[in-house]
Amino acid sequence: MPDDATGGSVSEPPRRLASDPSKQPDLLKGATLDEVARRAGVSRSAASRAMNNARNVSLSKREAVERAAKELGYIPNATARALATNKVGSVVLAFSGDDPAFFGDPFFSQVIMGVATVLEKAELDLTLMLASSANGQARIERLLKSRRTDGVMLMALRRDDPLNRVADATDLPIVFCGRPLTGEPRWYVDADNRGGARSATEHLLSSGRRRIAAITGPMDLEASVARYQGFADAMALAGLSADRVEHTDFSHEGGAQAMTRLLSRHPDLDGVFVGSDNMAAGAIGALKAHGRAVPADVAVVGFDDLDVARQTDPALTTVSQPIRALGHEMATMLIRLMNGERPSPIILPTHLVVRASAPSRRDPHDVDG
Amino acid sequence: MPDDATGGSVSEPPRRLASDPSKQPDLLKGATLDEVARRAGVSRSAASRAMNNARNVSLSKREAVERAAKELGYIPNATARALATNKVGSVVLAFSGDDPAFFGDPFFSQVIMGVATVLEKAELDLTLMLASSANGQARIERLLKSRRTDGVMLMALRRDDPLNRVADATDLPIVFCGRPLTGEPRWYVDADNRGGARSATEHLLSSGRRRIAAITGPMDLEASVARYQGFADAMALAGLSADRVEHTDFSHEGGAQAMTRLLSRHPDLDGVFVGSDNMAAGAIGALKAHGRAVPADVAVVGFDDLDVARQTDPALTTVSQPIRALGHEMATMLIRLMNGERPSPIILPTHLVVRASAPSRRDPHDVDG
DNA sequence: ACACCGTGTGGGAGCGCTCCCGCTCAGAAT
DNA sequence: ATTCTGAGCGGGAGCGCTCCCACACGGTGT
Repeated sequence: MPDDATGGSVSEPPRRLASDPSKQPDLLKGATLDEVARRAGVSRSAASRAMNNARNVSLSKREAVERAAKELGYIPNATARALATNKVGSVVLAFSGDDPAFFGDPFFSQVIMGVATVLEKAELDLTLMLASSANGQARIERLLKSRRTDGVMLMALRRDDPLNRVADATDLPIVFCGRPLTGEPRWYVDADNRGGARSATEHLLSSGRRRIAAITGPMDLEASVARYQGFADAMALAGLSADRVEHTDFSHEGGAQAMTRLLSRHPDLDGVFVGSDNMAAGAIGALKAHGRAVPADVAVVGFDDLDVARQTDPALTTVSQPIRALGHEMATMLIRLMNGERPSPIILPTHLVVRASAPSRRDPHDVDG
Repeated sequence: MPDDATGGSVSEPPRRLASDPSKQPDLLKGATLDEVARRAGVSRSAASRAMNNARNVSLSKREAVERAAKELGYIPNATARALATNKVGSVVLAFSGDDPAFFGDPFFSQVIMGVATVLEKAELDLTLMLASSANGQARIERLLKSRRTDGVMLMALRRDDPLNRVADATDLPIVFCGRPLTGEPRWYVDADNRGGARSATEHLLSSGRRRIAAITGPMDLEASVARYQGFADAMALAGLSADRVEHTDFSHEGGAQAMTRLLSRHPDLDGVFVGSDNMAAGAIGALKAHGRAVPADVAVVGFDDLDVARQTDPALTTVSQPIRALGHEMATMLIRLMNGERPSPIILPTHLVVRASAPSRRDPHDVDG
């Protein structure tokens, strides 16, 4: 056995993962702060201060450290820093929903993009957690207790989702996207679902429709309930009843089926407010299949203003909600919370986008029912 | 000052974040392994072994530790463990693309879900990184060097994406989703785009179409090129030319515009192979707008088999690719790599799904061109 | 001359864990 | 009895960083 320079002395305790410090540091592996300090001829403390541009570092040392760091390609070890500071530099975005297809909705991509934009600026990582309700609560509570994250954004929208209660089990900041039906959380961002639905319905009313029905999403989602309430608000104000309602999931097929049911129960309806664009697209298909012209016979208004709203035939009048802004505000709020601020909940405005499926007034060349 | 057993001697240096160990541990804050060990009456080493169910722990101690851990609600601190083991327990899924809307494609949600399923079982966290090409490379290289992750899945599909080169800058495992056009990476998973496109085109041919055009996605994407090649393969085999081609982005609108251009240049075409369902939906819209019946006048085949394929009118014949499996295989491969195995690249099969937009033979009651 | 700052500086403890190592002490082999 | 095992156990170093603290030193105030 060659007794080489790496230190073969019997008394010397072997280093566990020792890479020989006398060799040039492996650029792939990354240098340590110690190596930077040594190369710059300063103490580790001084190097640390220089890297975190704290004050109390002389210009000469600061420059020496910066040069050494650059030469070695030094990037601080995030884990070690996290252990020392008790901040890991990443936050979790948790989705809940037993239906995995739920996540496929472009709505989520948009939210994620809004979130990601903000986090990138704050140098925070985004950990994604797709949790079914079943094991979701345990999983996320483990995550929080393992101190693997600095904060949580929750999209746990369903009424009885156990995720709604993780806030009680931790001191970490949590912000909700949308209010759960079970009590209002301390911090959340939401869209003005009720107001948007109301103005959509008012639009239908102002264009002369009177026999208006609604198709809602699942009623254990706050958003679905709020949108229905907005619909009911407007109908009540017009002295009309809001009881032509069908509930379904948020899918295209669900919308089509609900529309079919509505048609058979209320063949005379002349307008329908649908709780999402996806369902509205399905509803339009069903209307056509049953020989109804849109908007001549039945006007349709959706909700969300996703791409699909521009692709239906006729294009969909819909309530636009600022989905990316939702993600943006959620991340911003979380960061505020992490900084010890106490921001107020945010409700983002929605607005109606008028397209062909429900024009402002009945088109002259439309057939009048 | 009570001189209690915890040691209040004046000379003793104060602990930095010391929470008084004589108090009952804060359940929200989480106990440490030391506390568990003390409560179980064993050494920290033994507690560690018990928690990681290593051998060399007597049953009695193991049970004592487990009880203590349960009573204290002990969850290991992930950061400390990561520092000690040099494994952080999370992997990155990085998307690149200057066009942020790109990410909105349901394709990505599906991939993410496939990935998430596998990672959950392996107790790995998923860090999402949306990187524009501009700063993406620097960002991801920082991420890798900061040892914040154990491996990377890259969806850097465009030809000159600098992300294609991060593999050279690290020793961490990297797997690609789809092959970049610039050379084949060491590890990747991909769908059989070329074969799928070929069988789609052959389907068109076998139903009697001869004047077949193609609409492709951006040609700096390997998938677009491969799909065009598959189209060209089939056409060549049939002795036909494959030069009726339009390129566009993957959007609905792009598909519609490309179809319109095709129609004006080749008014006599009777079939079109489209490189994505989204574009195909747009193309169908454009065909109808120009008075062509689908499939009577022009048959349309798409690629992807997303939800939209079932929602067009007529429903879209398309090449189904196993998108979730793509994510599944990608994550599985990464885990293998992390375990020191050297898996082979994977190319997943695609298959044709025949629907109304391109039936197997010209329908009897269709008008024959 | 003295005390009194404030800025720079390095030493060193500590974050919570893992894992190496050497010790002890049954029980099996001699 | 004596040696040999090996399972069980605790001590303690170490992962790479931050940050507290004590101290040195030049400059200002009495």
